[in-house]
Amino acid sequence: MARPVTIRTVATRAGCSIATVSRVMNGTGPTSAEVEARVRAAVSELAFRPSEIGRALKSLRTRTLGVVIPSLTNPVFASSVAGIEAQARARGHVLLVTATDYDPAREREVVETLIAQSVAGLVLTVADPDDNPTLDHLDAGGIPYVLVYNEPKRAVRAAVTVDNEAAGATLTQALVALGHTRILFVAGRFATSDRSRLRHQGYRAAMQAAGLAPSPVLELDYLGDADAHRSALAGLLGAPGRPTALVCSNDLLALSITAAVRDMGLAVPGDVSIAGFDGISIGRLVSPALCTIDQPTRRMGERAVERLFDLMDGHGARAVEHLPFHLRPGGTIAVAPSPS
Amino acid sequence: MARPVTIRTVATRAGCSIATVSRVMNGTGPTSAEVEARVRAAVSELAFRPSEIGRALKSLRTRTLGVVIPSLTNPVFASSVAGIEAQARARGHVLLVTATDYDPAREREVVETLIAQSVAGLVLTVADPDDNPTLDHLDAGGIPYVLVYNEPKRAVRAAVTVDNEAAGATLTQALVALGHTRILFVAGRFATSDRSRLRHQGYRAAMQAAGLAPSPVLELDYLGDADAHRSALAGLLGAPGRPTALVCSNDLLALSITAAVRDMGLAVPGDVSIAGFDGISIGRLVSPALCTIDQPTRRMGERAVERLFDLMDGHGARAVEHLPFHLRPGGTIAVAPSPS
DNA sequence: CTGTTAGCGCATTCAA
DNA sequence: TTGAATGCGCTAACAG
Repeated sequence: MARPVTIRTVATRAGCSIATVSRVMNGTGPTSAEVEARVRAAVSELAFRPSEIGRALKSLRTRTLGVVIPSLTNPVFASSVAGIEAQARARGHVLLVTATDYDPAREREVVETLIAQSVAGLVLTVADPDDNPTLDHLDAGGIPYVLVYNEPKRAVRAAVTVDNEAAGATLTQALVALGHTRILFVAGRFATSDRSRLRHQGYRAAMQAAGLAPSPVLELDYLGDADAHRSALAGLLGAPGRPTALVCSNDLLALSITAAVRDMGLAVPGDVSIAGFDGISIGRLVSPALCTIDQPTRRMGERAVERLFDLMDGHGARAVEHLPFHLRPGGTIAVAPSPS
Repeated sequence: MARPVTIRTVATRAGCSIATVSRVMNGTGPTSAEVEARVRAAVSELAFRPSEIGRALKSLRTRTLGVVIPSLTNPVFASSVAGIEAQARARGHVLLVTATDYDPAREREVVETLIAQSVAGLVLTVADPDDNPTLDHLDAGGIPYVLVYNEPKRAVRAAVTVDNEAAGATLTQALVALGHTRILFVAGRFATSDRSRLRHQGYRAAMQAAGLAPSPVLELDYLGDADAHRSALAGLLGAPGRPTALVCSNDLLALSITAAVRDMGLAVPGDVSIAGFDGISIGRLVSPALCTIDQPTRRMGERAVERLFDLMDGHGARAVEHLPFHLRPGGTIAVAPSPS
């Protein structure tokens, strides 16, 4: 009932063999104009679309790309998927999208699932791009893939990202330039994000370069509710000599922290400056606008697909590609309050 | 190279026929404990996962669901997809995700693509669920599908949504209760959103019930930049007798409008109250929190998949299912300013 | 309990 | 230029 019209239906209708229909559809091999016209007419009348399954079984290769991301509800990933989708569609491919919920164990699970679907290639964002059995598995199987947002340091892997360490330094320097000396780095779980780790390294480097002491990092579940964030911050921001600036390892966290800080009765940026990472578009709409590191999220997804096709065609490089980032100024940071 | 290990490889290794391997894998038919053990050992050693393609070709039915949404970067859709994905995975299915960019013409295109992939069913959000040739096409082909966010009024179609008209009325009544009389409805393009249309109807009904005159709707591209929104609002909010409250047909629009209104030098909610629709989580984090209609976006996606499986199993109802919504209070609305 | 085989939709080789 | 035949990986009907 669903798709009863196959290549055989068309062949019968056009009065030719299925081989001829196939040739016309794919433009392979010679066909007479007359037969071709009959086939096209039949295809049109029957609204025939060749089954991708039959085609795939033959070639053992689908026109499908697998996408693995931590979460769809984080705009930064949704944005890259939007770019991936657009670019894949432009190349006649569709997307199998899976989410890991930041669980490394699930990475393996979904990748197995996608391999069973015979995807032509994968675009993924993983927790750890260096020490990662799932990626080793892909390497061993010769399955092409490109990482997005991940920045492998030791392993030789194709990736599209920004220089997160430099970005962390840039943001920290901006706060130092405003006179802040007690700057706290608030991070999502390091275990699930190499971005978070690298941005923190940049923060540390910039602090040291400025002759300042990096604070111990405040690592928390950035998906936690506001209550959790408030209690985590209470001790740190209630004490004397409290930080005057918070660098958050991603924008969602920064927005949540901003709300928590305000709930504690502190002003942003009057009492505390807050900056984020990622450049999600919502950050422009809030008031004051979120100061953050802008990265070309959509473009990163597009670029990953471009490189994935290169790999699939056998002429791609397995290297880390850095796209430019820039500091997006915003009202959530200000000159450090004078010591009281 | 990619997946050279087939059911035949396993059969050879286990010293049995491919039928036996299939039986063990699927638990169909009887097998002796001894042979089953050998097969399982071979499967494990070879890391065999049956190709979904072969399976699909046989049954003409994949374990794949097609998803069609206007955009991935709107959190309200991303959230429903997250629910769809979780529920689909729980049932051993994967998701082919496509975006239409709010272009009705593209609906047809992507649905054709998904049909060619032999999806088992579809979950979609379309521009117009009543007058829609693409959905007619699915009906004609007997392909099961469930709509999300759409609320078909005339056509008999399975859908999971909230009562958008009632929600529009609820929100409007809340503003009326605060003393507002000049309430403007700001809408995304009606042509691409029946939600927008229905919410507007609810607004009109509530205004009339309160003895107030509905203003002409301000319809604009909600993806437009802040400049576009600012100029669209300039005339309306600059004039005397200007609206004291804006009801925006979705949350992203509400956030953008809030920014635009502030840029014009007006205070929110001091001069102008603003409310949105959808209940995206970011709305809780901004300050003041966005007043909106909260709907169970993720749950709607999950529920759609549950109902889709019912349809696929032949015992589902093609009816509109309303999930509960509620008014989420927020600091963006306040008592109407006294007439100046 | 197990093996053989047909056939799903298509691309492709080999004949004609 | 076209058609017949094969086989991709798998499930299911049938034989044994």
